[in-house]
Amino acid sequence: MQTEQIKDAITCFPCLAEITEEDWKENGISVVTLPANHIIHEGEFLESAALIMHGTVRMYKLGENGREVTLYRIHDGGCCPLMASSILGETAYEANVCIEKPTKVLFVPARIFQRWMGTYMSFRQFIFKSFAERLIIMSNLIDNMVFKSIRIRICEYLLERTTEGDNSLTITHDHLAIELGTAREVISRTLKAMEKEGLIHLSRGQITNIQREQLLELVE
Amino acid sequence: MQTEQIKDAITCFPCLAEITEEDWKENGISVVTLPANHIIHEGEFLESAALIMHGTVRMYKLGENGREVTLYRIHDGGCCPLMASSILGETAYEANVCIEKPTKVLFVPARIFQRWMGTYMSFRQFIFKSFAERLIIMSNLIDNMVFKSIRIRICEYLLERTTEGDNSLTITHDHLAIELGTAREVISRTLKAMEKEGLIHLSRGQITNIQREQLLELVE
DNA sequence: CGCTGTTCTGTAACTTGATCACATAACAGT
DNA sequence: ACTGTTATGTGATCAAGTTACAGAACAGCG
Repeated sequence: MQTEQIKDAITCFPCLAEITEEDWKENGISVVTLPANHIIHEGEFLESAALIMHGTVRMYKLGENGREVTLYRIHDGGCCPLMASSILGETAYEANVCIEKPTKVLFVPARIFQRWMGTYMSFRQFIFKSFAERLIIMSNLIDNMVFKSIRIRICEYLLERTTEGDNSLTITHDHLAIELGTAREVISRTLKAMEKEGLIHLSRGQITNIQREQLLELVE
Repeated sequence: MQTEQIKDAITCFPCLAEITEEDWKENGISVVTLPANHIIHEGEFLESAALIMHGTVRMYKLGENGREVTLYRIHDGGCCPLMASSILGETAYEANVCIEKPTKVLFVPARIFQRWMGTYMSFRQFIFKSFAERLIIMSNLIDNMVFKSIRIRICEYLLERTTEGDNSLTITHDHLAIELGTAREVISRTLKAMEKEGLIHLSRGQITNIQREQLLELVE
């Protein structure tokens, strides 16, 4: 690792600030930029922890019929607990990973990762918070899937991805279906119905004229 | 904490073996036996981590219509990551807890828990493994709920809870529905259909004569 | 420009799962 | 035996997932 890279890594992960020069010099630590659309399949083993410096990765599950559910995403400055757990628990991680944008990743070999966890309190706490955060995200996902109608879930998604100023969204029905873990046809039907009610306007690859206030009312 | 209790705790959690006498003497560490059917509601704060020495607790989510989903259970020698995360992340944990049997719990105040995590490697690794394990369990739960039919999920549940020697199970339809996060009526209907096909035999509060081999074939 | 292959959307028919509204049935305690 | 409670069965109806297409919009190219 070069001084330049180390600085860069610390900017992305303040919790790495206290790590000594010697520790950074260890073999196997590296910064790599992965190309977009690269996929890592369920069941592969990892020998390094991955800290996402910049970019987006998506964790998802695949059904045999080809349908998908997005479990969660990791953005700048995050780490992926399911991958880390693969290291700690010595088990294959049980999800697929898709690099959605070109993503700069800091790889830390399992052995070193373990040592840092013991040595550096702020690093340890950071990793813990990541785990905790994902557990909560996943339990809320289960909650949503079990108790809420897709209509409501679509509304929530639209609200999440738009603002007062920009009430339109570039997304295909297929993509939206994958996000919510349902089928494309279900999304098409529901969106169409919502369009008829004047809640949104549809065009190829885009949802525009999203009536955020009305959606907010539906969601409560 | 008395010497007796400490010994007991170490028997349940070998990873606590290296903890020093002084550390055990800290204020606030305690062993408590909680009565069965005690419930801790979503949103409450915890100031201690709970290590389950003996018994069973169930983590679950509640829908406004009264339906439930069981996220997972913690048994002897386990710790509950969602509760621990509440400590580490200083957030309310977002699930309900039900003590299913009288349960002996070792409570360790957040502050001490944090210190032990830093000091004791085997303790730290234990906690980490617990987190990793639950993440995998939850992601598999999502996978099952999204991609598998209830019939298959019922089969899997029955297989999990029975053996070659004991092919019967004491459980109500309502209970089974809660386990799988669906409605009681759905379970009743599906079980009835399975009974007609000779896969099981139903009586009040019991499923007997479970044809494990045939169920195994269905599940693959 | 028109042709062609690809991606995206719309829809009908059907199956499965969830919800609502009850009717029985089995048991527990007095 | 009577009563309240818990557990199960079932029909009707609605929401969601599946199957099976048709057609629209776009991208690239001769």
